[in-house]
Amino acid sequence: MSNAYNPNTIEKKWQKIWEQEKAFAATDDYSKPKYYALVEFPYPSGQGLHVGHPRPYTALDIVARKRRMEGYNVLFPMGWDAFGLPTENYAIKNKIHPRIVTENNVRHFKSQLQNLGYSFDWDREVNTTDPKYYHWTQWIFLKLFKAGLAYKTQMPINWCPSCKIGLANEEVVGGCCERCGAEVVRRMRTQWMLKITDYADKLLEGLNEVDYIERVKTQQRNWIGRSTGAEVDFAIAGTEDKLRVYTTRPDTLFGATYMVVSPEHPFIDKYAERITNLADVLEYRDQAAKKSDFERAEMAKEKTGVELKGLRAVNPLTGCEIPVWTSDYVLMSYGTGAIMAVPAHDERDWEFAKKFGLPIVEVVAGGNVEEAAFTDVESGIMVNSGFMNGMEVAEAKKAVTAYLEEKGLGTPKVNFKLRDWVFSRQRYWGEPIPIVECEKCGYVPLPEDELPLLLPEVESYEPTDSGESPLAAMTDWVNTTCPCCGGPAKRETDTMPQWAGSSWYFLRYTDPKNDKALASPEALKYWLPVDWYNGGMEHTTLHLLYSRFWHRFLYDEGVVPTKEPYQKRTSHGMILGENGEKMSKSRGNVVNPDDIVNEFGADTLRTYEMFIGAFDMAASWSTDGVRGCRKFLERVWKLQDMVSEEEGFTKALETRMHQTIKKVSQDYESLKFNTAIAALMSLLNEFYKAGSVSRGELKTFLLLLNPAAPHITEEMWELLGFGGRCYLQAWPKYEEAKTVEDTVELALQINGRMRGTVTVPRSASKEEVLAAGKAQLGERLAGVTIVKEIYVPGRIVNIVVK
RNA sequence: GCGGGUGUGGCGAAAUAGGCAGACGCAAGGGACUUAAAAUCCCUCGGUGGCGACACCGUGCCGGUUCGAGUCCGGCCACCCGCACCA
Repeated sequence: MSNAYNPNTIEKKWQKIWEQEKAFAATDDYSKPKYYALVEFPYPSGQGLHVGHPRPYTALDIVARKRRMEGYNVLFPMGWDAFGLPTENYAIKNKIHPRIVTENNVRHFKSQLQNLGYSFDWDREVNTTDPKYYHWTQWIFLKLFKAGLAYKTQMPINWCPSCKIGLANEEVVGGCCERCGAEVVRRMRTQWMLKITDYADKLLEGLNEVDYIERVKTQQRNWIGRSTGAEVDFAIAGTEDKLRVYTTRPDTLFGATYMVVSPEHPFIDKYAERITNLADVLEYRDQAAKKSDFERAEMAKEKTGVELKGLRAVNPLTGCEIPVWTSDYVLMSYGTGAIMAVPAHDERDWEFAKKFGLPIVEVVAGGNVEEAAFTDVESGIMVNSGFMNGMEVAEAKKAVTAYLEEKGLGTPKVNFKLRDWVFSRQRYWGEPIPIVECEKCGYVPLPEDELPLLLPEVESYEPTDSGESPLAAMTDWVNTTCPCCGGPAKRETDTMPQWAGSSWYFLRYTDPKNDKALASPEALKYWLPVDWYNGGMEHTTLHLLYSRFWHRFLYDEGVVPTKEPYQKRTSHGMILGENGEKMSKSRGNVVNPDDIVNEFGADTLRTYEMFIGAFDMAASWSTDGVRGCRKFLERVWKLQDMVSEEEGFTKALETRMHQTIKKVSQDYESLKFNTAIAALMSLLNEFYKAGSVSRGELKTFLLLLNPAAPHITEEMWELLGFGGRCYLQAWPKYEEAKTVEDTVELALQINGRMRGTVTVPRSASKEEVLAAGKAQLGERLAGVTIVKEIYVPGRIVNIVVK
């Protein structure tokens, strides 16, 4: 009899052996076929690992382990995205240096991950807060700056008056500060920006070359928000000046009955003297400026606005004078900050026109524009539109665009929803921005040989009243000389956002200790692109987009060999609490993975998280479910006592073995880990039914289970004397011909209703099958007329009768 | 409002390409073993009716296509996740 299954002992044993054997180190032998599997590196928070972490980690660990068994040189690395606010806040509260906090958290995280037996190559560990790492983050920033893609500008930021701190958009929840709950206000500040908008088209096109799950592609496309239309100039009556608008519906130009400029539009100041109700207009502008973005969105329901009296525009096609209004539903940050309003065919314009009694002129027939705006572009026919009358919308669009261009009234134009990336944080715990400001030379980049620009030691990390970074108080550090003219200059005191370090970390893994470059060209050429990258859906329009941008930029600079960083991107679902709600301390439904490992073992936790449900969907935790997986592994363990002498597969299970190899192999590749485990459970039940298992069957079973439950399988491999290491064996192969049974059981139907089954040889002809089927149905067919006989090989026989 | 997703037993979920709905697991019930319990093993397990072989109903709702629909088409409903006045 075997000993009792004791996961705690055997898991520790094998984790140690793997470490000593450097079992999972990627080699620099570039002649072998490579596979780069990547999971998002965690932010090492004080709470430690969450049961959500192991879900994606186990999934790609399975892929990585399977690839090694298939003969690939596998890179499966791990590291730490360690700059960030929670660490800084903890440091402030407990008066410990954030570096120390980070070190402690990393140590804790690492030991937790090691307890789960992941096959990470720990020799390649990276940490974004390591100066040897952020050296290259800063280097990339300098490249961006030199390419004109980093610039400083005045921007409104989210300001928490209670915490006295500038917040990132992600830290604003429902218009309030994430931590203290105070209402966030807008405050102007100069900020570093990255011109991601220059890459909008490249980022869009790149999506056609990669194998991302569809919802990720869709979300990125929507976020980039490409739209095509035209810019059109409207003359300002009584001047030589023109007001330029952007529209996606130039075809409706005859229906433009008024114009609207954003409250921040320069025309208001420019024509201040002509505007007869200037006081009202300025009052409106002030009101709009005070509103936070959140308030502006909240008030979206009710349109507001003021007419710019004394200012009239001219519709370039009708020649009619039309009024000009200002309203905060027009945004300065999109298009030209001004629109032509076509109330008959735009819902917002319609609402606005109804409220202020402006004329509504129908130019596309098909709806009732007195009732609602008619926005359909598929079915409408142009009316009241001069030369476009009778055309369909698409045709009219082309015609009017050509006409406008010919007459010099407008040009085709593409716009994007994507905005430039706000790249400054007024915080201490981030990468210093390697720029100095010189009175004479302006913003001057640090010479590359002065990198890394180290984060200085400060007395206090507390943010200041002025909204400046704590670094601003470090006058010794701030005051420096200009690298350009040698005159007095000041260092930039804002730091980079957390998204900086994570935008290129996958490059560093390929050559993590290089001090001459972010990685050697050889290493990059061999390892890139990442073959499979899994990460959270919440990063789709943040980290994933940012890192694609940086990568594409580095490609354009000749630093990296591929246009796209990640060949394949998948996303896992969240693990919810036992009650189906998101796990959180306040809900009291948090499960600590350490407790699960201690009570049930790492293999059980891994197996359970794979079995819990479809990988890409949210799943609720169930401790009973964990127990079920432990029971499964106990039953696997006991196979030791059931092994027969037979080396190969037994006749009885041969087909089943080949089927299972096929099923598990495919499921591990296609995110169907739950059904892969189910297939193994099912096969195990067969072994129990048979009362014994051959050595060949058990070997195969252990190999198939090994990527999911590496410790128990390795231990059994050794105990049974199968030779060598389980993880070093070749992945099992199946023969397609042997996955099919000699006989098939067919469903028998009469008029599509189940009436039994019939078993026939696979080779039986249609006639033989139908004869056997009808014989089986016997009396049920007595006294009826057969209208039709349907036979789908391997599936069903359906007799249609009257 | 727009975009994406989901809806199947008491529960978590399966179901190539339209072909035996509920694999696998949990919970539950029954049995074996045990002085007893736990553990383990075996059996049952969508609903209704029937002693019964069996019949009828059943994949959010309504309709359609088909010999046959969880799957395809049309029209709804509910929930979840993004984005949100983007002209």
